[in-house]
Amino acid sequence: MFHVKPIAATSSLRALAYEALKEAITNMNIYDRKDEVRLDERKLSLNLGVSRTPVREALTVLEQEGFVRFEARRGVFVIKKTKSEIVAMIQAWSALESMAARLACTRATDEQLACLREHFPEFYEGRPSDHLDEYSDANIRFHQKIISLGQCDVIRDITSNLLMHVRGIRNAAMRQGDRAANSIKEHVAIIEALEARNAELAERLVREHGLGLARHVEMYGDYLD
Amino acid sequence: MFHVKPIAATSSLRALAYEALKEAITNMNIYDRKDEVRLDERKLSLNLGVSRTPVREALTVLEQEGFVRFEARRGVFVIKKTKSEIVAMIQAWSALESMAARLACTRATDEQLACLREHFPEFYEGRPSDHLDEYSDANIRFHQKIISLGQCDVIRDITSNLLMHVRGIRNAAMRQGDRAANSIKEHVAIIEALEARNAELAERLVREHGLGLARHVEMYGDYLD
DNA sequence: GACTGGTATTTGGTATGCCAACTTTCTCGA
DNA sequence: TCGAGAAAGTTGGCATACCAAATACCAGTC
Repeated sequence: MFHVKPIAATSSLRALAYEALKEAITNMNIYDRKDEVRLDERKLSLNLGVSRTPVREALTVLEQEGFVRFEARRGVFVIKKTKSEIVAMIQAWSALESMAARLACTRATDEQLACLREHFPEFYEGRPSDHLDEYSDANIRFHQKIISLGQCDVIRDITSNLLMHVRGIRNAAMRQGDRAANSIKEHVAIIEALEARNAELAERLVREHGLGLARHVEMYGDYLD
Repeated sequence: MFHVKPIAATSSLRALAYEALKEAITNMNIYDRKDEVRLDERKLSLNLGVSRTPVREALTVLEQEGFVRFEARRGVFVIKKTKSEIVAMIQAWSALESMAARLACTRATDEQLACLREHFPEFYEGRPSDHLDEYSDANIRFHQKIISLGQCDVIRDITSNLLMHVRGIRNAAMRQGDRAANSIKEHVAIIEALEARNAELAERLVREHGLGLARHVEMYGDYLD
């Protein structure tokens, strides 16, 4: 037996349209512009080279995920989350990630936990303010790694969607008030709690780390709205 | 100036189809039957009296919510969750509800917290095993009440979807091994923690209550799969 | 010039038709 | 009798056409 094409299974046009639109929306940085962005179904179909049907079905999914809003005979608008909505998403995220940390303490293997320390050398080399961009990426990856160690698909899927909405905010908040140094200390503490398989502590540290971000956005996130 | 009608705002056919399909799916108790249930787009359109387009868009939403699965040129199937998927949903639920309890301790008014004790007299009258049906309803309402007291829309929306999937399981688990009596004790403890505005305790009690259900389904939920 | 009323255009919502792929059924020969 | 293969029927995916509502535009009046 030899390996055939790994994929074949040419995705549906709907899936392709979904990916294209999601990428476009998440990359446009809606919070920079003042006016609302309207999407024209017909122009999108034309640009994507498909008919309106798969575009509409893709937009339906994006509406369900909270990215766009349909207004009958008015248009499809890209949703700008308010500050309180962002805070609410971070709180939900904290709840789920802390549960993932708890689950990881009993489910993850020693090797998987060791990966944490190895994969994030940034946390152990001082002066994070020098490489904020790389650190922001590592930050996101770190939290995703904890969630994957929890091995709970439902938590993974829900947080994956939440992350889409708050990714930009996370990075912006990092740059305010020199939060990076403190953030790294908390990350190290979380890793140590996981390695000690102290579920209660890991859960609490992750939750407080997340809620700290929520409070920070609550206080200083006025550039939203 | 005189008052005109507030508004007609007749929902879209898509929304109507969505409601009808969701109701049909949640009421059919998929776990009783052995074979998978297939939905025929054309028959559904015929029965609902609309064309296939709004039905397909409604099905797209239901797919996103995890109720159905599209298979190209094969059909649309109602998804039967496996035991481990149900357990994962209960774990995610526990995480979110415990965060809601934490938030409720600082956000809810005294009046709102007092409502808890008043609205659930079942918890204070002995012998719950005599009225399991009413108690099951009160059980669901109680947990939804806690979530609403948390005043976090994101948590409310996500758990609302999760509840759709686990509603049947919750009631079934209640009847196994005389869990009702113990469940009530835990509910009372949760109410007292909330009234004392003890965020740490309320959060922990809610989490352990939920994770207890998860463990129970894990052990005795073999009728799933 | 500002406002009113009507008309043309735009836009999302819906219905319908076609197509390729998959199933089922039928056919026919060994 | 049985099974391989062809033909017919289904089914979801997509494209297209049409509709009603909302908007934009424009002439006409004061």
